[in-house]
Amino acid sequence: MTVNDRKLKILKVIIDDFIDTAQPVGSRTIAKKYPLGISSATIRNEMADLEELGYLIQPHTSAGRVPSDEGYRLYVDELMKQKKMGKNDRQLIRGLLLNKVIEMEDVIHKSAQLLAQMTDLIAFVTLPQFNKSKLTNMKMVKINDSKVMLILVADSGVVKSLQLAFKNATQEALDAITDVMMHSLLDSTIEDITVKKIGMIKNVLPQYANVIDYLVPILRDTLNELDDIDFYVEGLNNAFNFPEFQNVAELKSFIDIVQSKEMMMRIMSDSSDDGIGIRIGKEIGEDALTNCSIVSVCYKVNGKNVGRIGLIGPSRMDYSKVISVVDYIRETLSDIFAGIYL
Amino acid sequence: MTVNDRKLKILKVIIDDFIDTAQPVGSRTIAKKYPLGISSATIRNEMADLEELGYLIQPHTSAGRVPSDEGYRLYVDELMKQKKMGKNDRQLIRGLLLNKVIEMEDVIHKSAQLLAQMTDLIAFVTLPQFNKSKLTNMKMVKINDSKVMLILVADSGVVKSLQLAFKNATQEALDAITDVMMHSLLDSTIEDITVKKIGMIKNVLPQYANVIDYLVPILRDTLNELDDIDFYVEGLNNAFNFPEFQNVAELKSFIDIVQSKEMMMRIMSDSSDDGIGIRIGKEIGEDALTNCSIVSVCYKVNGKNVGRIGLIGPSRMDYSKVISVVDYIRETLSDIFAGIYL
DNA sequence: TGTTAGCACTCATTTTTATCGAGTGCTAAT
DNA sequence: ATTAGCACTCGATAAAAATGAGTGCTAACA
Repeated sequence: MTVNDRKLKILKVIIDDFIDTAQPVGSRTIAKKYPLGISSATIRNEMADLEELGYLIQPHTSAGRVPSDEGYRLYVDELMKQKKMGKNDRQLIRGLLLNKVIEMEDVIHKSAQLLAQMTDLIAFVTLPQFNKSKLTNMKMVKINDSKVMLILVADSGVVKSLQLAFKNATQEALDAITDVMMHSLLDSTIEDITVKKIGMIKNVLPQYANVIDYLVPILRDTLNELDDIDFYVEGLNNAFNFPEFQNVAELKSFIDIVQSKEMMMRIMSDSSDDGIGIRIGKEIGEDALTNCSIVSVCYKVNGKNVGRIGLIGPSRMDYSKVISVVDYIRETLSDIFAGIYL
Repeated sequence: MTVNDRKLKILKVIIDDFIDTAQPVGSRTIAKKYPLGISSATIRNEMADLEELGYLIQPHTSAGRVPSDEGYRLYVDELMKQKKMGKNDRQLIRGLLLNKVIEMEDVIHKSAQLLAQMTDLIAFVTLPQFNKSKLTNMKMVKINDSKVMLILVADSGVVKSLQLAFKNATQEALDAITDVMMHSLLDSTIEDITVKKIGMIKNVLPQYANVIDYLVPILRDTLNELDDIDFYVEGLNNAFNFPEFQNVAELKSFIDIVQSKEMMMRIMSDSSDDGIGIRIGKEIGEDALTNCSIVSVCYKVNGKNVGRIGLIGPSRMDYSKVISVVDYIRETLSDIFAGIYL
């Protein structure tokens, strides 16, 4: 059997309708609702074929049809109309993302919020791994008798400020130490800042040996805590409105998974870094998410892929819209992080 | 009719059992499960009386009884056994809260997490309103060509670090400006830092007039953003396990309310500042929360009440445990913020 | 006079049965 | 090849029946 043009037309219409209504689509519905110029009986025959070909599924004998993962895949790859975002929406996004925002984390956070809000799905982001980026600047500022603030600037543009419990420091000592550290650490990645390297400073600044000895373990612990990948989820509340989650238990298990950094990292680990990645149902490779799809994309800072931003929701999502929004966000982030605005 | 001792004993047992099982309690259950030395028939008579007195409610004729808000109130005020926290739990809390944590926000955040985790309820906190506290220190640090980090230290112990988009600044200019600002602003609250006051600095440092002109609007906008009360919710996922939320719609409306800062502020606005505040059902004064209770407490920094931390969940909560945990957290926070550890 | 065994009664919940209707597959006519 | 027509399927909804936990009341008892 062959997938002729008419079959594809029918498949497209079925998926469009199912995305819209969340109800299995029957032959009569199609015949009435869409002017294909063929009768329900003909459509029925074609539908039977489409099912045999694996693109449709019948939940039970007397129900309409529902797209299979393969059906969605064909739809996404070949059938759907590529929407372009409206000018209004584009301006809205740019406006919000460029508005007085100067911290990279904020931009990314806000992007995820926008994604979630515009698609009614759940958005997630990973921030650039601070650890792997190079140190471009560093400051230590005494803020009171017992606290010092450590400021680290990465070449990715991320700035971290951390409080250290550090008594009896003078600003002069901190400045001197920072100065030497910067010289010896510049251009090394943050994870490469070892106790040994910090210890070396003592040779250059013997007069501050005791301060340095005190500082080293504090610094080590603080830097170790940066080890992790930052991962955020936005729009979790949208899950309450998915008709696919009828009862609290299903909802809970979905939300648990989406919130689990480990799980999401594992799922994302084999995503390609280029272009938009779309995973449909089984393709995700996670039993608990067989009815979900993920649309995600890498964003670049200084031309390097450093993080991922995307959406997760029921397989029955408006791919066309979702893809256009995700793509526009990616584009906007690239522009922002290319240094034009930030 | 009078509430004699036996009635109270029975009421206590009923509430204990209901808190435990979440099922209406019948006379036979009590007679079998608790050795009160009276028959189910007698208990039945007493239960009818307790209902007439308003302490119990019968969901329907052929069901057991459930405590009313008044029943819970009596239970909390008079009947329940005041639990003391186990030594293990106490050590766990202290350990976690004192472990290398030096930022006040972190301590409070972690406290809320602990509350949620130990009670399986939902915890909320408000942070000290930064705005209303006095400025004790201030720094501006140039971190690259286009960014300056502003560090503000409040007398509450809270430290805020904010990035400003600020080109062409020299560290010398920043230091000079900060120095003058500190002298003129010290001991005023942060909300009192007006454009006018900052503008005055130009008189003292005419050589930096242009830098100051550039800084003023940026600083104003940044400080305006601090206007809000910080409000956090922890343990939202626990709501999925409350048997009182059978369907997704109920769950959603509860979670929406709990997440709404405005709503929670309104609810908390008339809470007394001293001791543990317990609001049961209708006492909350919010229709959507008639089946919930709130246990909350103010915590002090430097002897002043600056924020609130508490729990919200179904009225059917283990008040004894909840109260002991909340109280111990309050005590621990007081100790920490009294400056002993921080 | 307070307590309790006994029993009829109530009513939410569960189980069973009946009805409905959307949608299908097949056949025969066009 | 297309389509009208029709018997059939089966989930969903509704109605009916069975179940059982729990009550209130009465009468006997200590």
